[in-house]
Amino acid sequence: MTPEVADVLESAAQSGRMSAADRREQILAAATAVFGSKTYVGTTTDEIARAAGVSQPYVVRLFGTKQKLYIEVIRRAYDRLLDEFRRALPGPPEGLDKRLGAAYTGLLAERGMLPVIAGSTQMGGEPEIGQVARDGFGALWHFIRVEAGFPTEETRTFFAIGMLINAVVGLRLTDDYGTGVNATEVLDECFPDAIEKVRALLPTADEPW
Amino acid sequence: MTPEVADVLESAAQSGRMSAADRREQILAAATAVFGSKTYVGTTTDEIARAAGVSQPYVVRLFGTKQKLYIEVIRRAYDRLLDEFRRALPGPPEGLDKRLGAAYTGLLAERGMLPVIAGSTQMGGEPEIGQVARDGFGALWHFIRVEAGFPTEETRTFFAIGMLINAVVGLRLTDDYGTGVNATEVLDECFPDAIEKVRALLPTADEPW
DNA sequence: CACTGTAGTAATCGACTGATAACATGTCAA
DNA sequence: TTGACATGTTATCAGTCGATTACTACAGTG
Repeated sequence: MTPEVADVLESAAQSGRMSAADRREQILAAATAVFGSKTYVGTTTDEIARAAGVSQPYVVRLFGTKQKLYIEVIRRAYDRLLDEFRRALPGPPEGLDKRLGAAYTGLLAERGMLPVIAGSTQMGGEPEIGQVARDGFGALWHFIRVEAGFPTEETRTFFAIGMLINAVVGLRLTDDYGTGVNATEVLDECFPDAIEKVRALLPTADEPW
Repeated sequence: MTPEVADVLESAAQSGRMSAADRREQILAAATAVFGSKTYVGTTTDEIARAAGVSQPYVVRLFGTKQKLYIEVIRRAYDRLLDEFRRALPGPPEGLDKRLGAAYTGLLAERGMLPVIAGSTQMGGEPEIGQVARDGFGALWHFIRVEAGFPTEETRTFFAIGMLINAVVGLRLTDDYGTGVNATEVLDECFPDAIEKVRALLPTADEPW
C-alpha cells in the first residue's frame, strides 16, 4: 500500500468524511484489490463498496458505471507499472532486465495491481475494456523496446516471462506449493527467489479480496 | 472442429434428436466456443444453449450446474492439448520444441479451445475451478519435463512463450494489427508465421462467440 | 445564523440469470 | 399397440446486481 493511500485511510478513520478526490483514490485502491481477486464480471460493486467502507450507490455515482470504474482501475495499473519500469531504468545496462523484472514482481506488494494487469489480458473481447488493455500492453511494449532499448528477442522473452508470472499468480499455484508435486516444481524451478513474495500477498481468509 | 463434432452436428440437422452422449459433446463444443469468447461469469447458459441449438434448461440439466459444465470444458481443453502434445512427440529431438509449439497454436483451429485454457489461468481464486486449472497446468508441465524431457530452463521458456501467446489471443491484439502501431509490432516481431492462423479464427460478427 | 454546495446513505427498481418443475414428444422392445 | 424410458421444451421462480431516486448531514462562507 502506498503512503498516500495510508494517509487517506487514516483521515477517513478520523472524520468519516473525505474529499471526493481522496475518496476516489481510496475506492480505486479497494477496487483494484477486489477486481484482482476475481474476474471483472465476477466482482460486484457492493463488494468494492464494502472494501472501501462506503455504500454501493456511492461507488456507482462516483464512477458512473462499473465498467468505467474497471477501466480506470486497469489504466491506473498499467500507468503504475510503467512508473516502476521508469524508476528501474537508471543503472548499468547489464543488469537492466533483472531490475525491470524486480519492478514487476515488486508490484505484488500492492494488492490487486498485478492480478488486474493479468486479468486485463483476457478482456480483449469487450470492446471498450479491451481497447484500454491493448493500449496499456502496447505502451509497455513500446517502453521496453524504445526506452529500455531491448532488441526483439529479449523483448519477447521479457514479456513471455511476465505472462508466465501472470499465469502462476492467476492460477494461485502457490496454494499447492508444498502439497502439489507439479506446483512445487514449477515454483521452485521458475521463481525460487520470488516464492516468499508471492506467498506473503495472497488473499487471506479475513480479507478475501 | 473435429470430424466427430461435424458428424454430430450433421446428424442433429437430420433428426433434431440426438443421443444424450452426442448432445453432451455438442454442447461441450459450443460451450468451449462461448466460454472462450468471454469470462466464465460473463457467459450465460442461455448463450451456450442457443449456440448448441437446444433450450437453456436442457443445458443445465445435462450438466447439473453451470460450474460443472465449465469445469468439464476446462478439463477437456487440457486433455485435448495434452493429446496434441503427445502426437507431436515422435520425431527428431532437435525439432521437438517447434513441433510442440505448433501443436499449441494448432489448437487455434478449434474455436474456444485456446482461449479457454488461457482464461483458466486466471481462475485460481475459485476453489473448485482453480483446482482443475492447476491440475491441468501441472499435467502439462509434467509432460514437458518428463515425457518430452525438457530441462528446467527450456521448460520455463516454453511455457512462458505459451503464456505470451495466451495474452496476445486474450487481448485480441490482432484487432489492432495494421492500425495500432504497437500491436502490429508485437505480432510481426513475435509471431510472424502465426498471424494468419490467429486472424482467421477470431470471432466474427455473425458468430459472436 | 442562514445559505449553499458537497459528501454520503437508505430504499428500491428493473433486468438478468441459473435453476426447477411440469409437461410434451419421440423411440424402441415385448 | 402399448408401456416405459429417454430426449427434449415451456413456463416460471427466486436471487442477484447495477443503477436511480430521494433524502440526510455536514462544512465552509458571507
